[in-house]
Formats: sequence, C-alpha cells, structure tokens
Amino acid sequence: MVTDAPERDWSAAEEEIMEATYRALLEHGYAGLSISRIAAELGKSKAAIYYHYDAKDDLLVAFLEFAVDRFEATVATETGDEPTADLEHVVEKLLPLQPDEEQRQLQAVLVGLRSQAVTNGVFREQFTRIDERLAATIRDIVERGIEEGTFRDVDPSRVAEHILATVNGAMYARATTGREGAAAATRVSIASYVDSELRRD
Amino acid sequence: MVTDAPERDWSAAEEEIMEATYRALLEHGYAGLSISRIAAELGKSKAAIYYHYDAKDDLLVAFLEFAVDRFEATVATETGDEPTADLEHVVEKLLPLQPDEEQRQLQAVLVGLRSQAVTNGVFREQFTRIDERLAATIRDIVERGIEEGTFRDVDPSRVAEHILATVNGAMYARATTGREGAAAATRVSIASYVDSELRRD
DNA sequence: GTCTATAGGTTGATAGAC
DNA sequence: GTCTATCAACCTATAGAC
Repeated sequence: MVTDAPERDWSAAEEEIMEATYRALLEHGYAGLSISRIAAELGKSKAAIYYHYDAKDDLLVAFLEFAVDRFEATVATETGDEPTADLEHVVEKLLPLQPDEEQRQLQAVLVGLRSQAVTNGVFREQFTRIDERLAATIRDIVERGIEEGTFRDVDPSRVAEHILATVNGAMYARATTGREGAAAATRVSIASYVDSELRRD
Repeated sequence: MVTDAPERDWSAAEEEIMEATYRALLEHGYAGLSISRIAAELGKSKAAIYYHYDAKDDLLVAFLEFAVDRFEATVATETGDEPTADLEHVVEKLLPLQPDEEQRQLQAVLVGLRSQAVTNGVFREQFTRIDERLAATIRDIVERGIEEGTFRDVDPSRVAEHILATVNGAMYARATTGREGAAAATRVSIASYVDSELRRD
C-alpha cells in the first residue's frame, strides 16, 4: 500500500454508536437516518448519543471516518513480488467475484454515503482521498511491473485510472441495479484487459 | 439505439413541478428534498402540488421517470455506419471531455437518485433498465463492427460491459470527488482500449 | 387549480434528575 | 453516562373556501 492512514482509536461507547449507525443505515438508508433510529438500534436514549456527539453532523462525519476505515481495512494488501498477482489481488478485494453478505452491506452503505459527496464538501474530500489512495496503490504495482520487465512500457497512471474507474463502476452497478451478470462480466474483462494491455508478448 | 422507450407526455403543470423538483434537488440534495422546498421553487403552495400528486412517493417516482427521460434524450444517437465513430460518439455523450454546467447538474441529480436504488425497488428497476439499454446500445455497435470486419472477433457483450462500467465509474467519480484529471485520463484510456482491443491492426 | 389553515407526526437538540 | 420530558421547527397530508 502507499499510505498507512493513521487509524483513529474509538472508545467502546463511540464504537457501539458507530455500529448502531451502520445498522440503521442498512435498514433505512441515508435519507431515513435519524438520531431516533440510531438510538433504537443502540438500545439507549437519544440523549445518550448527544452526550458523545454535539450534533448530528458531527456524528455523521465520525461515521464517515469509521466506514472509510472499515473499507480500507478490507482492501489493505501485503504486496508480494508478482505484479500480476498483486493486481489480481487488489481487484478481487474491490470487486469480489462472489461477494459475501458483509461485503455487499459495506458497499451499500458506502454508496449511500458517497452520494452525499455531491453536495457536502467534507464527504467529497474523504472520497477524493479514497480514490487517490486506490489509484496510487494500483499505479505503484504497474510501475513495479514495468521496472521488473513483467509489464509493457505503458503509462502507469493512465492504466491505474482505467482499472479504478472500471472497478468502481461495476461495484456501483452491483449496488444499484439487479444486473448481477454485468459485474461478473466486468471482472472477467478486467483480467483480459490486464493481460492484453500489460503482459509482454 | 436499441429501444425507443415510449416517452410519456407531461402536462404543462406537471412539467413545471418536475422542473421545480429538479432545482430543489440541485440546491438541497435528495436528503434535503421536501414538498415545501419544491413548492418554494415552484412559486406556489404545497397544496397545489398535492392536487397533481397524491403523495410524495408518487411525485418522486414521476420525477425519476422525468430525469431518466432527460438523460436518455441526452444520450440518444443516430448511429452512422462507422462503428469506431459511433462508439466514440456514445462515450462522448456519457462522459464528455468537457462537460458543461447542464451536463454536470444532470449527472449530480442522477447520482443522488441512483443511490436510492440501494434500498428502493422502483428506483432499482429503473436504473437496471437504463444500464441494460446502454449496454445493449454499445454491444450492438461492437457486433456491427465485427460483422463489417472493422473489429476483431471479441465477445461483444463482455466488451460492452467493460466500457459501460468504466464510463459509469468515471462519471461517478466526477460527481463525487475533486479528481477532475481522473475522469479525463479515463476518457483517454477508453479510446486506447477500443483501439488495442477492437481495431484490426 | 390554487389558496390558507391546520392536523398529527417526526426531527434535532436541550434541561434537569439520577 | 444515561434517563425522561420537553421544545421549537419541520415534515407529509388534508379540509374547505375561493
């Protein structure tokens, strides 16, 4: 990985609130998220939440960080010394061929949060950073592959952006459409893309 | 195009309400969308809106159709007889190199709506249909190119899904991050992909 | 068709007791 | 730290006059 984002440590109480927010989001979506709903999931009163967070906005920003941490923990990867395998590994983390329920849920929550980035600057900056890090991770692998002679002499940055956009698009479609086959087809096509665009001879 | 979706005709009053909803969404986002806000944009009372729509949900479903119509009108394309040019044309419509303000706004509104597809079945079906049509449009162009001998003998469906996912991902990033360069780089990379994956030497 | 007025509910947030 | 009780502001939706 390129950056080890310093991970914030959550108090037990905060973590429980974040977990309750996560469940409330899954059940009611971002538009239906309220302090009452979070309190209900938490099994405590609304005032208990306001003891830990001054305002709903603060809680939301904290939760954004929480969800992002969780996502990046999922993607984190010890890079080996085979660029092709590393690339496959990252792609599988981002766009699993058969996502389990946990992965689907996290993606669903992230899509809800990310849509807020259209109008909210704080959210926008966070997702900008996420994409920046992912692009850098992919670019580094491609660069290493070129140096080692495994990959052709392509523009690493261009290829990284291409792969990232494709993976993001397929994940987006998976979360917002019923086209299950589409995501699978895209996954296959990325492998084929890496092969024909990057592999020597 | 593959399907000429039968376009609904809106009464003048309905169209004004849809237009007001559009503006309200741009200003306050989906989470902040209320009948009061729409009424304010419309310059009429809330009751005037309830005369035309029984419930907020009905209005939302109508607006979804309205926004989708507008989007598909933007993408609609007279196909020429040059597959390569047709492909470029569709991609430019979906992911313009330099989107004007109107295009950006429509994309922003659509991202807001699409995130609702995670939890709302009606929205999900609409966006499934949109992606289905776009994939079919691209696939048809690729198939024609193969028959004509302009393109290599690839799997048209796989290539179509790849291009669609990439375009969607870049557009998504454009609407939700500050990474302007990323969208541009992806646009360029798609041209390069078409060239190396499809063009006969 | 559009208005004002209003009903009935939920929201975010606070005060004060324990 | 957590509770109950409460607040003003907002929400969706309707009734009834014009």
